[in-house]
Amino acid sequence: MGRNEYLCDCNVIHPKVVEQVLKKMPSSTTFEHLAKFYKLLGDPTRVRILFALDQEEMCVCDLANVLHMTKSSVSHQLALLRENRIVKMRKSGKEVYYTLDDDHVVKTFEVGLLHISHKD
Amino acid sequence: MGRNEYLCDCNVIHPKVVEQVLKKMPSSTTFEHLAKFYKLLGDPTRVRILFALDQEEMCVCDLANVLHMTKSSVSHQLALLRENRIVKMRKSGKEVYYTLDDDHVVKTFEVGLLHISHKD
DNA sequence: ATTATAATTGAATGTCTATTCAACTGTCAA
DNA sequence: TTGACAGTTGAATAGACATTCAATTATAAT
Repeated sequence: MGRNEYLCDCNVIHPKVVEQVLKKMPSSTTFEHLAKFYKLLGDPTRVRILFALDQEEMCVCDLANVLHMTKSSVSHQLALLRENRIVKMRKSGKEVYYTLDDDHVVKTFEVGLLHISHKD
Repeated sequence: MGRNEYLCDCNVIHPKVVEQVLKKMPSSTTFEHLAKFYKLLGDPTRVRILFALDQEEMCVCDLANVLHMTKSSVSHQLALLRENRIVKMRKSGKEVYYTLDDDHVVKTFEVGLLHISHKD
């Protein structure tokens, strides 16, 4: 979409607040990248894949067995994670082995797990 | 969906790896909660809202102006964040003021911003 | 060569979801 | 009480997306 000055249907109530916050806001593309990163973690299957890969390097069949899912389904998700440089692959014979390619995933996990544990 | 033992269409290749990883895997519901948390952060509008609220407490109109969006659209997203205890609200006269209700959001932001800055 | 297995891929499908639109509630001011 | 404004809400729509299915590639073994 991109910004559209005419989309907003109401007036500013606290001009100073709006001005100050606008000054600090990063660019739209920054937020899009950020949201894309979180969205990649925002699926049960992908989170489980990443958690598993954080334990050990694994091939697709083993991953599928751990997750109780089809190879195809797992492979689709791995492709998505690969395209976004969150996992990387290594071929060996018939198998393809995956590992985490992003240090931040583990750190994000820690915070995320902390978050959900603090829920009644 | 829930787990289905018969969904997997391939054999285990490294039994020890699968066994070890399965041992460490948290429950399905844990992963669902985790994914839900990340999914909430996985939208450009919501990330911008949360970033703005991390700067200052804001009412809906001001937020809409900062984001260049309609009140309705912002309100819908705020409701979602409210239901999931990520923001909280305070009424004052005609206005409703929102603030962050989750310490982990800020920490998650730090990691996320670090992640996207490490991209070529 | 042929068969079997590991993995990927594209299309199709059904579900989820962000925004829009219109109607509505609640509060303040005249 | 009437009008204006802040905000919410439900339904509708259009786009995104996770899984399935079928076909395909690539490697290894017989």
